[in-house]
Parts: sequence; C-alpha cells; structure tokens
Amino acid sequence: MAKTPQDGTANASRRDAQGTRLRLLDAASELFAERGYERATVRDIASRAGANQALLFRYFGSKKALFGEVMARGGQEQLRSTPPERLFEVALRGMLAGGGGAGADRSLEVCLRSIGGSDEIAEALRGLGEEYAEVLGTLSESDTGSLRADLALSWLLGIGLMRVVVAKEPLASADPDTVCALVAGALGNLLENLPKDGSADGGSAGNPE
Amino acid sequence: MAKTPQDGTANASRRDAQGTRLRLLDAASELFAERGYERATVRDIASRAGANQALLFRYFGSKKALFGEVMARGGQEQLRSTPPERLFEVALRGMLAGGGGAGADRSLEVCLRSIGGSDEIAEALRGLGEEYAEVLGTLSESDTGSLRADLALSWLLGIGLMRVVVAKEPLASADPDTVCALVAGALGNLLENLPKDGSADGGSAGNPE
DNA sequence: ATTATCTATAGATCTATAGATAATGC
DNA sequence: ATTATCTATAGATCTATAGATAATGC
Repeated sequence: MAKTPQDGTANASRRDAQGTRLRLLDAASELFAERGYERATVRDIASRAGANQALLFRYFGSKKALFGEVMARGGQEQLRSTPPERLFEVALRGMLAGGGGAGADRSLEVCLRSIGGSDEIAEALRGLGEEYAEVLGTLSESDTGSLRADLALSWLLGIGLMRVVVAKEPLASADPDTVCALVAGALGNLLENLPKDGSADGGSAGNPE
Repeated sequence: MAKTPQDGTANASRRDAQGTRLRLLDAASELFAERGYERATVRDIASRAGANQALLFRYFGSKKALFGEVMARGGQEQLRSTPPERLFEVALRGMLAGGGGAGADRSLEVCLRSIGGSDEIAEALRGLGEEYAEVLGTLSESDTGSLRADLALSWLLGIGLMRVVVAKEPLASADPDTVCALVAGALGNLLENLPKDGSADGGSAGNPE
C-alpha cells in the first residue's frame, strides 16, 4: 500500500505534475521498447513510473497519444545529428547495442516489437522509415536510389528483428564490429555510387576501427 | 449427391467435421497472414470458414494450438523441396509475391505480422529461422558461415517487413526482378565462399542490370 | 443413437472516466 | 482554493466452456 519513495533514478517529489509526466514518458519508452505497444499496458507503464494509472490519461489523453509522444521525442535526433554517409552505421550500431544506453534512440526497436499491433503502428513505422530512407537515398545517384535505400533500411530492421526481438543465434550474441563489417561490405555496392567503371570500391562504408 | 467434400475449395456440406476442420485451418492461415496472430480473432476465423466459433475449440483445443497447426502445415515444404543455393531467392520471391498463390507458403509473413504478440510467437519464428539459417549456412564455408546465414535471413525478413507489412514505397511496388537482382548482387559477397584470394566475384549471384 | 453444430455466457483483460481525497499555494 | 493523485467502476473486447439443438446413420 505505502509506496516506497526510492530515489535511484528520478522519483519525483510527491506533487509534481511535470515530473510525473516525464516519468510516465520515460517508463512508456522503456516498456514499449521491451514489449511493444500492445503488451505494455497502461497499468504497467504507470506502475514503473511510480504513478497512478489514471494520471496517464490525465496527462496524455490516451494510450495512443502517449505512444505518439514517445515516438516523436526520440527518433529525430539521431536522424538530424548524423551525416548521411554515417547514418546507416550509426543506426545499425544503435540497434546492435540494444537497450544499452540511457538516452539511446529505441524508436526502431519500439516499432519492431509493435508491428501488427494496429494500423497506426505500421503507419508510424512507415513514417519513420521514410525519413531514414530519404536520407539514405541521397547516397545513391542511380535511378533506383530510393529503392536501394529501402533495401538498406530493410536490412537494418531485419537485423534488429532477428537479433533483438527473435534472439536468433549466433546473430543475437555476435560481436557488433563483426556484424557491422559484414553488412557494410555487402552494402557497399548497393548504397554508394555504383562502380560502373569497374574501379575498386570507393570504400567510405568500411569502418577502420 | 456424394457426400465426399474433396471438391477443392468447396463450401462443405452441412455436416462434415473433417471438412469444417480443414476450412478452419485454411481460414486461420489466411487471417493470421493478413492480420497476425493477435488481431485475427477466433470469431473472425470461424466466420471466414463459415463455421461456428465453438467448433474451433472443439477441433483444435485453443487458439494457440490452431496457430501451431497452421505453422506446422506450411513452412517445411519450401525448405525441403528447394536446393540450398536457390533457397534464398525462392523464399525472397515468395515474400515479394505476397499472398498471391493459393498454396503459397505464408509462414514467414505470418511470423512478421505476429511478432510481439507473445513469446511463443517469437519462439516459433526463431524455430523457423533456425531451419532456414541452417540450410543457408551450408553455402558459406568461413567460420562466420552461420552468422552470414543469419544476416541473409535478416535481410529477407526485413524486406518482407517493409514491403508487405509496412508497405513502404517505393519498395512495396517495386518489381520483384529488380529487387531480387539488387539483393542477390549485394549478397553474393556475403553468402558465397569468400574471395579471399582477391579474385573477382565468382559471379553466380550477380545480375547485370 | 451419435455427433456436428449452435446458443448463451462465464471469466479474464484492458482502456478510459467520474468523482473522491489530500497536498500545496495564497 | 487549486489541483495532483487515488479509488472504483463502466464498457468494450476476446478466449473458452457448458449445455441445447438438429442432422445424420443404423
């Protein structure tokens, strides 16, 4: 009954609407990433935030609106702060790192676990995918540039799906550097300007560690 | 008239337990592929099969058991009837074709739409993935062979995810041959025996545009 | 008589809301 | 007095079951 005011991360003082709102948002980010939209119930989220479940509706209106805020909050930063030619690798490494860092962008992971939940979720993923693909598409000058970008993004998501959601071995435990090197090598031909002249790979995709 | 319901996609006669069971199984295959496990309700399935919802439980015991039968029925055929070096392309083309053919193997599609629904679903996909990856792994002799196979499978699923589930353009409407050619070209280096000697690509996968 | 099929409903969730309670500011 | 928080519950699903009904075989 009596809730323990454990400190640790950020357990706000007893009456702090803004703080409670933020804790709900953080808890939702975590639980959506861990379980997906459907399986993360509003009671789970409120419980992890140390808040009453009714407050979630008071502050966000509905579960879907909360999901929208979660998706809007992250997601864009990585996209804007990363130069196009590094975007794929940064996103891939973020995915390979899993829910490691605190401020990590788990938008893609959230999407992966929420697929099939509802049409709105698929739309959210389509929207996010469009932003990524648009940036990646600038890397390839051919007429199939945007298709190539879609294929690269597909690979990124597929890897996340098998590693993070499905936990398929040996991929799930594979060294991020190894995975990155294999993928970058294969993607080189696909994303960069095509080596139609037969010259060797330009090589900007490889990452010299 | 005869009471034998062997009549193709027949709408069985009024009392035919085996026929009803089969129609339930077919309807479940379709609806799981269309909406995923969670969103395909037992009432939807029974309705499409033209059967009463209670019969689903009489013949299969539970919704999960029905899902298990659906997954067990398809899935394996494609895997066994396709030579390893063609498996990736066949599976990719099956995915690109979508729910086209009547007897098409939609197991992968079902999995994609059901992810996140429950842990059992993720396990089912892991199991199916292991079978595919095991076959694909025989194509690469290097010590990272099974990892390469996982990465290839990841791409396959990622493409299915973006094209079929998310409907991201231009991938969703792209010509299957074009997609196949792009993917095969990039995957050539990954799956085939590695050209460690620096020689040109063996070339069995590359498809000149 | 057997059994395929149907009706009705229990029971378990889950989102969302209305109204009560209690901690703060003035 | 204001408003952050809590209690209690409505209302909507959905899976699953018990028992009634009706079409077939003998």
